[in-house]
Amino acid sequence: MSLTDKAIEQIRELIRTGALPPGSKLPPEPDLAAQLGLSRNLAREAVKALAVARVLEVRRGDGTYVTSLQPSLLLEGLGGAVELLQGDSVALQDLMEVRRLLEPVATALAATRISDAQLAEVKGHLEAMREARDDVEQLNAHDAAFHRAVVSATGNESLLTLLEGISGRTLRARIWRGLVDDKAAGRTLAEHEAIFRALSTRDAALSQAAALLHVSNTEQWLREHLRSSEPLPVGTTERN
Amino acid sequence: MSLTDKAIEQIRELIRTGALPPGSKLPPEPDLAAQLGLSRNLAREAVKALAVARVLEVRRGDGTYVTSLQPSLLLEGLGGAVELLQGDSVALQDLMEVRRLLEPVATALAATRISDAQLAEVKGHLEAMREARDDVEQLNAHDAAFHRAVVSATGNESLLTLLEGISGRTLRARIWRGLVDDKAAGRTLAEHEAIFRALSTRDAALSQAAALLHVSNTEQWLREHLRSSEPLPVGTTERN
DNA sequence: CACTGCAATACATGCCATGTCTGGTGATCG
DNA sequence: CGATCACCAGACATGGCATGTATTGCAGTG
Repeated sequence: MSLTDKAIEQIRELIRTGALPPGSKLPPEPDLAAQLGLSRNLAREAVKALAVARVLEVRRGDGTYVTSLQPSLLLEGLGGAVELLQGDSVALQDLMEVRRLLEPVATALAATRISDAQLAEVKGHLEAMREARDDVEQLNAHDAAFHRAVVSATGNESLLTLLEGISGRTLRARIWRGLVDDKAAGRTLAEHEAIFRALSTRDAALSQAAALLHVSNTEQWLREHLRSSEPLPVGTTERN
Repeated sequence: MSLTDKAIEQIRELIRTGALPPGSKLPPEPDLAAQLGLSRNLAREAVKALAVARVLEVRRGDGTYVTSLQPSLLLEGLGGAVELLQGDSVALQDLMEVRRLLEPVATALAATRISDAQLAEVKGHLEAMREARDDVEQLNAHDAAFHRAVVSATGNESLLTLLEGISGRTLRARIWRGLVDDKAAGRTLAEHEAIFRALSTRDAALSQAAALLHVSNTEQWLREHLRSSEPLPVGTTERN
């Protein structure tokens, strides 16, 4: 185990035990290095690794601080991880299966908690999708926002971040492109409407069923296109 | 955005686009630094950050390689993230809620796929728990193995890693200590037996119900003890 | 002659020390 | 009250030495 790894462990321990509470400031690099018993260089490596993991935040010219350690921050890196395992069809289908398991129950929970304002937001994205018929970019954006709004209504930040992470921006974009090409956008839109109607009546079971139908159809579509079409187009989507 | 961050992005892009497939070797540090247009120090920081995220693997004296990029590897860091947000009771309850949503459906799925051999393994851990009545350490270990075996029967690696991650080793240990103190170990054991019996008959609905009951009871226990007892004992559990 | 064992070597990362540069903050002065 | 400047933080570069690993080549042996 390298000294850098030990340093990372030490800092993590300090945070875990509460010696470094969220928002607190770390010593300057030279002092930190001295405390950890290593050179500035390795201290920087450790800090950088934890900063990438959203555990620390370095403000240039000011200092290094512990982040808020909110679940939404810590679990955020999950999305980045998902982006890397594209191309492995097995892994993609596994993730879709997780989404098929989790999103319906999350939607059911949302049905029991959603407020009128949140319902209105969901409706807004639904209508935006309806109007953006052939604009893949817009469709994708409002689709993502639709699901985000639904899951967000559970009030569970961790749940939201997890689901957002496993959904995967790039994957979703690819699916929508394919759906439009297949003229299947209409059916997908209808599925969203079903989810919204179920949420409107606060019917948990119905919401769950509608969500399952939707995710399941998407999963089915993905499975077929992973089998038949080209191995996998990668890097053809630009970032936001 | 710092040069190190750019370097991390560049390497990630190379991996994402397939220019650096899993298992491939990166150039030596000096060459890599030259290619990225920065000093060896910053190249090391970038590599270290990606190594911590299990995207790269550095073998001293040999070279730096891209890992297998298996979901189980990439999502592994999630467990480490969860350990850090202890003490924030809201975040803990949110995570328990996710587990309450996900584990029952995962168990139901497992019921439809579990093999006789896997069933035997589950049974083994159940009996081990029964015999280890008052040994918190043993109870905890076999409890974790029990759930791991169940979810593992789904054949979905990503699902397994996610659930293991959000369960949290340290949290589970704390709960078991409390359960034994409350003389509630017997009831918890009975819940595990119910899950096993349901799995034995390959009854998905029953398995789901049994798992929900179990996780829900655990969640309830945690909620009460987060409210009443001391703020939170931290750092009182040794690592494995 | 082919093969095995080992030692020397080349090359990889690990780690350190020290320097300059640049941005941010806060005090100071008009 | 606002502009300015000094200081302190991290950002980045360079060069060197330490140490671990894989490979190469040679010796000895079947």
